[in-house]
Amino acid sequence: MQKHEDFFHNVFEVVRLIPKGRATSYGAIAKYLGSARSSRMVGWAMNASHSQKQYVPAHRVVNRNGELTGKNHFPTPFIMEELLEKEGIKVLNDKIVNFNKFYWDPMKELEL
DNA sequence: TGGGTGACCATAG
DNA sequence: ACTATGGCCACCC
Repeated sequence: MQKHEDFFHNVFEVVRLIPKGRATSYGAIAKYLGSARSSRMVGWAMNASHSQKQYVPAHRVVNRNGELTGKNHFPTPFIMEELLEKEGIKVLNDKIVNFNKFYWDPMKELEL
């Protein structure tokens, strides 16, 4: 009960650090947090992000291929794409164009 | 106790 | 580009 809440909190914290106009992957966050827990849990955390008081830019988290696999978990399926486009990230066929150009790796950017 | 399910990932073919 | 596996671990029967 309490254990996973800590994990969730850490995930939310990292996601909040993602700059506007950038994006990262579930696996990158899991790895940054120690990889003791799988990237599936990051997705699980995103599932709970809607009930957070603080704003969590979940739309900046995609899978390793830059695909918007979480779009169906937003209020409407097109919100995620809209938010990304609004930040200057182009999306085509539910996939970020030039993902590596926008990729934000917490391991490197947060330099730990 | 155990099986099924994920907003995943790496690897192999 | 695709499928198939195995690993991952919290959650829900």
